[in-house]
Amino acid sequence: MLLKQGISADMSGPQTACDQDFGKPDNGPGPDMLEAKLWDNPCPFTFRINYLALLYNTPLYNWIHDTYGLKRPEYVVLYSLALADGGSARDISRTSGFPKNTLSRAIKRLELMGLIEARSKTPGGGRKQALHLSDKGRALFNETLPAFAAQEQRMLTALSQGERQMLFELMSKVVIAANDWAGGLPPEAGPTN
Amino acid sequence: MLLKQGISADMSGPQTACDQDFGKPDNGPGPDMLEAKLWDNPCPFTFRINYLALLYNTPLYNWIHDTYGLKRPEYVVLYSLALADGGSARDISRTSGFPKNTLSRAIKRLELMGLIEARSKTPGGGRKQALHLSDKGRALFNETLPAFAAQEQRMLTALSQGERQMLFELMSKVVIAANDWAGGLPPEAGPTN
DNA sequence: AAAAGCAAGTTCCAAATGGAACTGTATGCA
DNA sequence: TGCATACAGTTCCATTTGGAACTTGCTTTT
Repeated sequence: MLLKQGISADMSGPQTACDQDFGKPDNGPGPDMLEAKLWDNPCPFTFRINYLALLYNTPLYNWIHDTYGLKRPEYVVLYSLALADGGSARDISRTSGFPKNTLSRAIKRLELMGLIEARSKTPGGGRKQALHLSDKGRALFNETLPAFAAQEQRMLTALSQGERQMLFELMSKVVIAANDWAGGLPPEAGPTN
Repeated sequence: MLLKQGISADMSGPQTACDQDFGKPDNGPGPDMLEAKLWDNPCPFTFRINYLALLYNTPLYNWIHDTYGLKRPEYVVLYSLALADGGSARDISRTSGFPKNTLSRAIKRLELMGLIEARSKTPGGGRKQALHLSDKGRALFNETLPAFAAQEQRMLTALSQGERQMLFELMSKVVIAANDWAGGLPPEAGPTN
């Protein structure tokens, strides 16, 4: 996730924590494990990335679940189609990381709930099927998006406009170069001969 | 995850994708859903963060699982204790996002595998218990850490040293300010009166 | 110093997850 | 045109997950 440059990070938890209160209340004494993971971690970048993902996702998805009864994969499908209408389950899987069977179930349920257009029933699956949000689905998206956007804004309040711009560009660079670094593992893979 | 500043992102998948091949092979045509999530997303920062977490975590945890038979929560416990020896299950939960029952199981198994020191058996749980890696556990950590660190380095190859420094500082700022922005939801919470 | 409160850890069990096998469609090749 | 391959989507089922209730032990109150 990060780079090793003096600090360090542990990484990766579940991408949402359903337990946690995350009320900022005190957190006063105690978490000096957090200090260690922030400032004494061989993987400082990745820890930060995973930790930010956790802090951001958890309350939002809990809220979505409690308010709309949608599980994470379901909302992700909704969100994905809102941004890329006509996308397929495979596209969503590639860009979200959920396995295709999980998405198959999510799509089935969304269809049942009338949040996405009914597909011309293809029993066995067949070939790539373009998915579309229903009006109801789009309405739900429009209703919930502000919360996601607002939380992102709140997350960034510590940064100036210039800093946000910079952060955006740096993260973009890394993502764009993903073809060159992602998927190289297992580590033992050695040189590409 | 991000901020909204012109671009956008959908967010949050499972934090590792066990399916996915992620071989960078082609990905040539097709994923223009990825394009949409990157460049036309109301939450461009959070998408990038979640996507990077996905790309980074997936191959590493798959490798850990295949090579050492450790599941994600188990390895996270190991990693956490390596950085903060004597930490408790609660500390790990707070910093990783895994619920405490999942960690309880993970710890039990690690203990059984001899990777962490046996705790003076406290049936019901009792009060905070400090956990410690065994020599074997530390050896496993030392053996696996390089892969995590190396992958983080590979991830950052697109950035110059100065850019890495900048990225590090920006992410640190956001994390440090977490008390001010995290956990504010549900969104409806309104002003704090 | 008993009682109440609280927090860490464990157990239980219903639900969700995801690997593997399968179904069915499209595409490439002979 | 027929066959083989590739691949999107589905189904199956064993494993994992995580909310809720419970146990235990520290800490505060009176």
